[in-house]
Amino acid sequence: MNSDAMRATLRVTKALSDIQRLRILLMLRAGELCVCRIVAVLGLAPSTVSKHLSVLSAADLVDSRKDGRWAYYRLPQGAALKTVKPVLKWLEGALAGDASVENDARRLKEALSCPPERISERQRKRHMG
Amino acid sequence: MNSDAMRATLRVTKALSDIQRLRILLMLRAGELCVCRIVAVLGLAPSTVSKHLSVLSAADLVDSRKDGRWAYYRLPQGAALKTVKPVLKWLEGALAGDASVENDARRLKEALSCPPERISERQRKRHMG
DNA sequence: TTCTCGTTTCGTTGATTGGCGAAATATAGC
DNA sequence: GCTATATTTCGCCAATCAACGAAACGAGAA
Repeated sequence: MNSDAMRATLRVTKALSDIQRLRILLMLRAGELCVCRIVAVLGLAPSTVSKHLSVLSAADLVDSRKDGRWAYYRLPQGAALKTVKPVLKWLEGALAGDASVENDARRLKEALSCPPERISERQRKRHMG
Repeated sequence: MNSDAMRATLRVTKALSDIQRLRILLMLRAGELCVCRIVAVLGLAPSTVSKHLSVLSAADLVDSRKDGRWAYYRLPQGAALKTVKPVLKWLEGALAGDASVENDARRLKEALSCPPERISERQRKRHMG
């Protein structure tokens, strides 16, 4: 009872049951992103975003790699892609034209226009007002 | 922000993020079921099962109808089917061969072998020991 | 009506979860 | 070594949620 398949499935559905994690998944359609960019778009504390990414990672909904000080996350490319792809297709369909998703895409585009070294710098300034 | 599409999507993913509700959805593949049969298989309090069914219903993952004292639930047939079908397909694939799901199917078959009037009767007796 | 019974609603309780800030970790640059 | 910075881990708090039992509801049976 409560087999591995069920546990794995619930890890996925629980990972999908939070608005911030859905926003992250849809943002990652734009390609690999470092944590600081996701933080910039979501407007949450870095520790919060990091936790969300670990939940997505445990559900095999994202891949991650480290490069220097930065951690990069992206949609899975390997074996996990087979289970993730239909999920993403469904999400895209369900959220097509959603205002908050489109807003995220716009802000992500703006965040991508400057190099990662300056993202956090900007946020610190904004925080001081 | 937090548009209707996002709210509807989250209602679905939150509804799917609980093991009992997944068990219910997969049981409903066998066809329309009254609440007492679902209670018999899940082994939860009727009030708990009723709440789970209302969550699934609010997410448009099940249809319901009343007939006399009994309430029947089934997988949606109408417009909602279009969004539900890929979800169920994915669930079936992810949980193929899952022990708890197969166990539920077996117990459901047994529960279906006697008419609904006797299901609750049996449970009362079992509860007294 | 009155009783019974399937289902739902309500209120409570214990467990889980999302959020933050502080502290720890790790890496680049001096 | 030391400092600065990106990320993660940890501890805490408020909010959410699954579970139950009691009570309310609704429809057939007596």
